[in-house]
Amino acid sequence: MTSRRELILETAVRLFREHGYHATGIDKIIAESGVAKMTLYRYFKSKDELILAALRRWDEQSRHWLMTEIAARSKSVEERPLVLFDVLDDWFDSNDFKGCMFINAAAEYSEHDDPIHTTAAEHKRLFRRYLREQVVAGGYENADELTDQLVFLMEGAIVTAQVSRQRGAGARARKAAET
Amino acid sequence: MTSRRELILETAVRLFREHGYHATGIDKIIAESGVAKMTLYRYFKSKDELILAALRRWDEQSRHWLMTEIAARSKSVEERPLVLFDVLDDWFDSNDFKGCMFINAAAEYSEHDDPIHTTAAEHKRLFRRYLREQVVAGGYENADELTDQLVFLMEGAIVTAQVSRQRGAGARARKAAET
DNA sequence: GATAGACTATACAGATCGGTATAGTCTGTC
DNA sequence: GACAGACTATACCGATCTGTATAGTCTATC
Repeated sequence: MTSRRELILETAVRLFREHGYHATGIDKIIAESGVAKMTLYRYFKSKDELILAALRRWDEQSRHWLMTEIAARSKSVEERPLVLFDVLDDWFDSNDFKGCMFINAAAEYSEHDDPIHTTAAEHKRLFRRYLREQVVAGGYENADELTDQLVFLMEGAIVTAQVSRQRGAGARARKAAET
Repeated sequence: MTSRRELILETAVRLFREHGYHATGIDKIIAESGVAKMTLYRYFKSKDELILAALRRWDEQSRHWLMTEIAARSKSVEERPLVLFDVLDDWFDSNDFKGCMFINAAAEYSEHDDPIHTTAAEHKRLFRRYLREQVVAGGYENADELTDQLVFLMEGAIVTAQVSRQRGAGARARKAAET
């Protein structure tokens, strides 16, 4: 049994990820989730609130997925920062890959004090913190600097895979990360 | 004397860069360029055509600006790939920095065969070609691999500066590029 | 000074947007 | 079986969207 709220939220995440925010209308969300419009507005008081809820939901799900995948595929703690890029490649190869939901949100809502923009930035902050912990746990020196570099390579690989539809962007970024 | 067409195109570039594509309406473009609506539709037969023209215009202007800045600031050919990141930082520090127009276009028009998406990808292809030439001219080995890494770092720095509003993203990416 | 074409201003079409109002149905609880 | 509240269906609001139609103005050229 999934609640109406859950149904709406999952549909919103999927559509926002697939088509973006301005391009996804309320009518499409209720049509695909099979729910009345008034029900949507009972749980979310505006489209912006729904976007925020979708971002927070996907923040949790995506970071959880990334963290468990990395942990599962790494034989040692040292290789975790590198395994990240293997996981990324699997993500890029999925059929519905349309870039990073948070980067896209920051692009469509470009004002830096817009709640949607700051929520996207918050996701990046949380992921960076996790990645830095892995760097420290791996025993690497200059954790901040190395984390910076890994983040740059990751974001670069994401954007390149999104825009230029290149295979193996993650693998090539991993090669860079090895140095 | 600037023609009406030029007036419209420059305004469109500015507004699309500042607020995105769906969020920028035809009415706002004609209001800010001080031109009648019929005049706009005389030169551009649809909004999508105007977006494409704006992308092509900014492709030329931005690559030209980057290339001349890099050439002007480099004392030797070898340091050109690194000077790129200094130029990026100046771009990030400009008040109206709202990320890369082409990344944002690919995000809002996510279908890979959409002309807007492919035009954005074309810009990235052309810039990569230029960057690779600088790598080769600098006498570096493994040009393809190194160019990949520089591109990743550059895109990563752009996205990080856009989403997380961090100062000195270019400088930190340069540090990574030095290795 | 007449003619042509670029340009303006305004009104409007048709669709879609986010959001609300309302009346009715369905379901679980006392 | 009455009642409450979640949910649906539909109609609607005002605003905004892209794009068009039309009538009139302005300017350069012959």
